[in-house]
Amino acid sequence: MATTIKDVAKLAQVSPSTVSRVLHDNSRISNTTKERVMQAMHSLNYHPNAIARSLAKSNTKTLGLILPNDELELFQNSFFIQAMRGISIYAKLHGYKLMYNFSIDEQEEIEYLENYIHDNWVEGVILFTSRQDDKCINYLHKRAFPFTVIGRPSSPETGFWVDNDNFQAMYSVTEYLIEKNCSSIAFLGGLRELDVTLNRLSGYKQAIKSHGLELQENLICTTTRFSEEEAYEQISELLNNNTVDAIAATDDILAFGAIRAMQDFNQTLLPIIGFNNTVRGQYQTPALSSVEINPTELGYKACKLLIDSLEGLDNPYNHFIVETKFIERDTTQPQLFSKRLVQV
Amino acid sequence: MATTIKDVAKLAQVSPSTVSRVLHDNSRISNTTKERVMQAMHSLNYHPNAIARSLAKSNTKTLGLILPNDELELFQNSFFIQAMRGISIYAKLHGYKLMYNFSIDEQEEIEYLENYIHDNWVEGVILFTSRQDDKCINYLHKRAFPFTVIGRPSSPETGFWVDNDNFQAMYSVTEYLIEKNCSSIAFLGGLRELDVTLNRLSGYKQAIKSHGLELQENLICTTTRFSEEEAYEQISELLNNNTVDAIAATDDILAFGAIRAMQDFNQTLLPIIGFNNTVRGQYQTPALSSVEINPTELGYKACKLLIDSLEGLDNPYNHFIVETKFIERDTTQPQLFSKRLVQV
DNA sequence: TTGTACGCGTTATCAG
DNA sequence: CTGATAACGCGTACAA
Repeated sequence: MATTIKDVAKLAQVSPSTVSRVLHDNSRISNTTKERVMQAMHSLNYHPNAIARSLAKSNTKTLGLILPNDELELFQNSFFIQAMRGISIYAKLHGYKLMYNFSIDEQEEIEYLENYIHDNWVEGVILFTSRQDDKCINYLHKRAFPFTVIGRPSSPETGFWVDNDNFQAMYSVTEYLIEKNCSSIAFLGGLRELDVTLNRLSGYKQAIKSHGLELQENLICTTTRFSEEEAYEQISELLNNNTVDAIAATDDILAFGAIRAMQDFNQTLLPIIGFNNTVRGQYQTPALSSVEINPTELGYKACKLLIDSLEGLDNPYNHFIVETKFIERDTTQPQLFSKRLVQV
Repeated sequence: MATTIKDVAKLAQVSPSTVSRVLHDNSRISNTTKERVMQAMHSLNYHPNAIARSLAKSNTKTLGLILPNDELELFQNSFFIQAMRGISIYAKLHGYKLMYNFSIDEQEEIEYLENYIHDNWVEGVILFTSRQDDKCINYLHKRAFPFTVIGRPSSPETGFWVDNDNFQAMYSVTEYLIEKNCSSIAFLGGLRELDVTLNRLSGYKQAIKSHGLELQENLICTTTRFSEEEAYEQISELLNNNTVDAIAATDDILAFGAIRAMQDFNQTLLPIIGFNNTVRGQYQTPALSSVEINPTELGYKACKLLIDSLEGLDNPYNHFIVETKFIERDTTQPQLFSKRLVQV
């Protein structure tokens, strides 16, 4: 067995409570005994047992993360591990531990949350995505359990969350294309039940309207899975039935599928922009213009909101908006803007 | 406060120990009281407090993972998150919880390990990489703390580990190139202090020798960082000073740099093979031939070794070898094999 | 079959 | 400034 507070107390010839005091050096203790206790701790290589401490203080200094299990999204995209790293940076700063789980669906996510809450093992939860009418968010709210969401939830005024300004980011990207004289811009989005998709779609629509263009519903497509293949199919069909002169995609992965569709359609590439600034997008040919969303920062800030709240250090807001940055590469080069794919 | 075992006991009119017994349903209890206690647990929505249980049983059912913090490697490569998922699958099967940390260097890794051990918060550790004379492995051995390594350690006979047969995988790949009549095959590896690099290098060397070719030390290059850029530089220099007719790389990322170097050298592409079967390699042009190493399976088996050991269910071996699979794509197509880059 | 009493290692309250 | 003592919630010998 490891050495306990009692062993130290015995060696230093004081009571366990005194040892506990030097451990927290809050109460005023005489320097001599403090010295003696420190000596004892050192010579016994004593380290407090975190479990026992947790039981006594009824706090675990542990946060739980719930990751989606969608292989396509998870493995093509360094978003999650980057966000996890951002979380870990702030957590370390405040001595918090991190646990993780992969969930296969919303049902299993709820189960994980129930366990998290009942076990008393974690003090707060970080969710990596936000859906329309999200069951996890609703559940956590109902249980009044501390949590943060990465992604703008449906009710942004309650609870903690971090996000990019997805509306603005997509607005800007769309505006950029419009200013290059594109007028039939297709929207290519991911799952429609995700808030991120809807927020970006809103930005797209607003940009179209603000610039006096006609909003063409048939140019809006979303996928049911997070899949390059489905993007390929959707864009192939779109190009066959519509006039299109640019594509705004909500994710690089989807953009990759769209690019292949354009190449297969008739060798002609239209301007296209993705999101997430993936490594693959940087290095493929043509290099993909994309919006960097700063996942590490998103994770960091999400963690900050949660921990600060648990520690009683409240932030002025219940959310953080993380900057995005449009990174221009080959797929928005000038020569592409003259082209236009028309129904034949 | 959450409901405790006492509340249940009171409601069911039994003693706390009886409640504890139905919780573990080991001791023989009368069905009537068992029923009554279950009713009480249900109506109070009772869930045992995991912290208290851990303290009493002095086990936490928690494992700690230590991830490297190298952005280049971490974010370009879904290896880590795939392995983490594999780990989580087995952990869930046995009710184990998982914690994670990102370390910036070997020193910080040791610190994390010390905390893990002293805190008594985790029962075992999973390391994601193995170095030559690995300080973490040595430390864990010295402390006799349970752990598994993903990667073949320097002393494979002691401790738990999982790995691909890196020697054999690289041997096969090299042999494949030799059989296509390549005789000046360059080896492009990552950090030389990593066991994975050395194991693959051994396979390369053995294949060269076994086929009666001359081992040219100057065709062996390794990078000091895990970086596409450095691979680009190394291969550029290599091509300038040597005759080369194929490249065997230990990682897709490095292969990407090498491909760019070849393209810049004089538009000529040599056959090249990478490892890890990255998504980018599948979709780039030319699509990269690569060795799939099954990271999810590696994580799963690593976790299995550790948990089985902790639970007293010993495996016949102290390690698992996970299958690899060579996946052939554009960069090993026949037409490439006639070419040869010669010093001018 | 069930209850009592104590321990797990720490913190917190209350005396002194 | 320091030391008993009682929690924290659960598991488990030992009794009954």
